[in-house]
Amino acid sequence: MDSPKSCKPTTTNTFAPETVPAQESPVFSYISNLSPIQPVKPPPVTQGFPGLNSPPLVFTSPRLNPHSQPNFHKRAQLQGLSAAKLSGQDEGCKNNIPAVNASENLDVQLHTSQITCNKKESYGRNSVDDQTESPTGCSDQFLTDIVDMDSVDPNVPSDSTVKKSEIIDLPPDAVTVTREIEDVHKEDASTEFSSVETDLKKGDTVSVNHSPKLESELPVDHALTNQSQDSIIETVEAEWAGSRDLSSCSGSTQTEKENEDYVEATGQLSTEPVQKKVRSNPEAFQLRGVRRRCLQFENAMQSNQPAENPSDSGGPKSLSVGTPSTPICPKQADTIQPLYPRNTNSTIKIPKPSGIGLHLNSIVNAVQAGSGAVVHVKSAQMGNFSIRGKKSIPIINSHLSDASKSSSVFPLAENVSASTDDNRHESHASMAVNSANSLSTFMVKPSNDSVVLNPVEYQSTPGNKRKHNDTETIGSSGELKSSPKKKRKKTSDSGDGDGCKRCNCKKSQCLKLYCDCFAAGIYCAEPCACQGCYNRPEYEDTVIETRQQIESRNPLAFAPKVVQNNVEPLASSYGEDGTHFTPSSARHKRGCNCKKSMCLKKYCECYQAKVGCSDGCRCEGCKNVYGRKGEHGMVKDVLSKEGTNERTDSSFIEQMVASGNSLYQTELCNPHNLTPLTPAVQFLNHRKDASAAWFQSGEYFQSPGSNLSSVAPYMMSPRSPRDSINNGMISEKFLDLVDRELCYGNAETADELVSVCHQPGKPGNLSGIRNPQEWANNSKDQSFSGSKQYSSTSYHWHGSPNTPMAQFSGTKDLKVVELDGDLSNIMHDDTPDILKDCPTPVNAVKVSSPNKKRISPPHSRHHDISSSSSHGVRTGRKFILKAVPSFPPLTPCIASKDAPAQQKNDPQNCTQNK
DNA sequence: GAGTTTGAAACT
DNA sequence: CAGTTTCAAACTC
Repeated sequence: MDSPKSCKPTTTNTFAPETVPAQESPVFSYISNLSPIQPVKPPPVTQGFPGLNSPPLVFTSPRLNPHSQPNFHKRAQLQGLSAAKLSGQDEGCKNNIPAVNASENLDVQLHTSQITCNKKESYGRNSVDDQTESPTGCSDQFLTDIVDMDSVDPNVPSDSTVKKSEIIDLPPDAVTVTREIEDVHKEDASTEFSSVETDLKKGDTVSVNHSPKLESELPVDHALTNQSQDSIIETVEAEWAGSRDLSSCSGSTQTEKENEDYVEATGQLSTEPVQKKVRSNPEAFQLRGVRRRCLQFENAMQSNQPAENPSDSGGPKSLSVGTPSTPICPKQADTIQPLYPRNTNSTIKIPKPSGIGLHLNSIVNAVQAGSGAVVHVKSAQMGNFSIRGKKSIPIINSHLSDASKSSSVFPLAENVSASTDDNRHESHASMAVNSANSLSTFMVKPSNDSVVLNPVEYQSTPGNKRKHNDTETIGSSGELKSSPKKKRKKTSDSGDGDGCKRCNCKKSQCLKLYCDCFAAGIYCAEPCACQGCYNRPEYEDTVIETRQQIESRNPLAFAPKVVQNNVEPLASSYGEDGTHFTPSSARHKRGCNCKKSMCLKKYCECYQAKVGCSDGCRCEGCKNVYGRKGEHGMVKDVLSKEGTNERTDSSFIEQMVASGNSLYQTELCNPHNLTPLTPAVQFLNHRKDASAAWFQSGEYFQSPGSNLSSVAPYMMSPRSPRDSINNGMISEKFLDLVDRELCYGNAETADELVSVCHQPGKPGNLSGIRNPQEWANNSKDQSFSGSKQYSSTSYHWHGSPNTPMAQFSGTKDLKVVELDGDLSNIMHDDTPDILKDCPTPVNAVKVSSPNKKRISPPHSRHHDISSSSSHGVRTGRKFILKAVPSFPPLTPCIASKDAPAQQKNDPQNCTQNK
């Protein structure tokens, strides 16, 4: 995949040393000279992974981008990954940015990367900080890249040339994006790693020291390029570690050891010392990620997952995935292992994308941005996976190998990345991701290659309990047995709060839905205290089989449990008002069956998911804070009546907020969330609240995940804001309006919003809508294809103002709202919908109750948008889907600089929320 | 940390 | 489809 790309000359090497800024000037000059030479390489696409039209960088988690850039300089391996990403970026950029196409030589890229680094430095808050940051920022980038590299490396020799070529792919534009991202990232990082930073400041030297070691360890190629990076990385790691002492490579050494061990265990890698070295580096990155986590969470220090390593061997496949995902969950990144589908190689530790949407289980963790980015790439490769729900499975099976590339899920990661700050954040993101991911996971494909140890007897899925303890040994054994108790640490939200899931399965072998990890579609990781766990990369096959079996029995088994129901069948009850469905609109698909908990404890899935109980629930004595069984409508009514403002259930909201649900946070990050589907407005008085409300609603949306839909949004999010020129503008304005609306409940505002959304002139999401064809295409592709188009499309798609519009419109346009609700319902409805989706949208529409009919007629606005976009198609679902996605720009987290406005809404959300 | 409670998942 | 069992999380002490 990667390798093919043309090679770029050693220039990188020359640059490699570049770490020193001083050199930059010459380099720049050189580059500047070169830059004009676009012809040097074909468009970025070539570079990237072939199949992938990788999504734009934007999508990729911000981190990735940044990482990638620096990496380019330093490491070829990373470059490969980055290149892919870049290519994606390019695509994404195409819309907005001109420069992209120039495949731009490595030089250019390097140049850019340097610039980014430099910028970072310049950005540095303090002189001291500058130093620290700059490195950190770079390091971060590296980390992400590294991960990628890991994946890449194994397969692909460290050929610098290849890497270079890949690097070339990176569009200069990406740089800008990355910068933004970095900025954001920095902010996050600053919060997260403030301690670390301080350390760094103190121990700049430390970083230096490390570099040499790394170099020694690394293969020559890498060494050259990597030195600076390594040093940086190590420094970062050290910092992360929080211990100044770490300075020297303790981390790296450990990682190497681990790698070696792992290799030995697996026997795969052992053969290649070089690879090991390479891995070590990547691992270092991983560690770094881990450290971060540790910093944040502290738990995870140890966790390096051997599994990943094996995956690494997978090399190429892993490219995208790579460890990056791991980082996703800062805390648990360790813990979190790649999705099942995980590329063999890719150690993807993607957050848990639970199978589909919000599995309660999925609540897990978020993927880090970086990982996310990588994933995107793959997904892009995938092109389209039209799959949803069940389909996805087959794909996995058949395609996994191929599919490995794609994992639509990742886009989500983006969001996550933004969230890095908070664990929750991530977790939430993960949630969303999960939903989306679920598909992705399948998509991803475990790859046969997967390094998997040998699952040997996967067949026996559950039954077989570890046949091979031996094999397990590496990863599993340790982890498996790892103290069983880790889990409980958190209790309450934690799961979410942590962001990462952990299980404590003893008998299910983590191959049943009992296992949260499994249910979420993620591999068990260190944090897990499970015993006899087969939910590990090593047993990928088993996992997949089991999963399939389960799905065969219940296609929706891995579907998100929580769906936004606006609709809710019940709607009849509500609805007429055109009431909005409050956030509460989200509902648990199956409903709960609580008898004693009164739906006031986490025993209740509805409660756990922070959604209200619905008629579908068979609970007794329901007192669900988020909404009782029959209350659904109530909220709606309130909203409708109150108009925007209010939100009746202050208590409700408060609770929600108080809960500090990860969901909210995640949602915040997620553009999806932004989608106002529900009337977040109701709840909101304050932006925060509002945000929260949104989030809730968002969650659902996401979760439903219908995978696709959800995914897309995520995809969007990464885009960060403004990168896409389009979105940015709108987003801000939109946000403002929304805020107003939320705060004041102005009908006018709502209108404005609508108008804004509709404004043809404006770029943004809406714009996408504007273009019917585009829309149609997008809808088709995106909805299912996922990665490919998501870059551009997603935006548009997401942008579809419909939903938001309706929501915002609030009381005024009740009808609209309803429509939205319906649509949203459809969208969210979950897997089933998903299943429905693929094929015919129309059906879906019909399916919906009468309300749905309204969709067509009512509000011109709404209509316009939808109509314009879908235009003829209107057919149900797709149409709906588009509506669902929220404005990408909203995602605060992602949006780095540009998004400030967005972030404003929830500044914390991204970083802090909990 | 151990034990109990709870309800979903799995099984029949 | 309903009832029962199994399971692991959530919760309590």
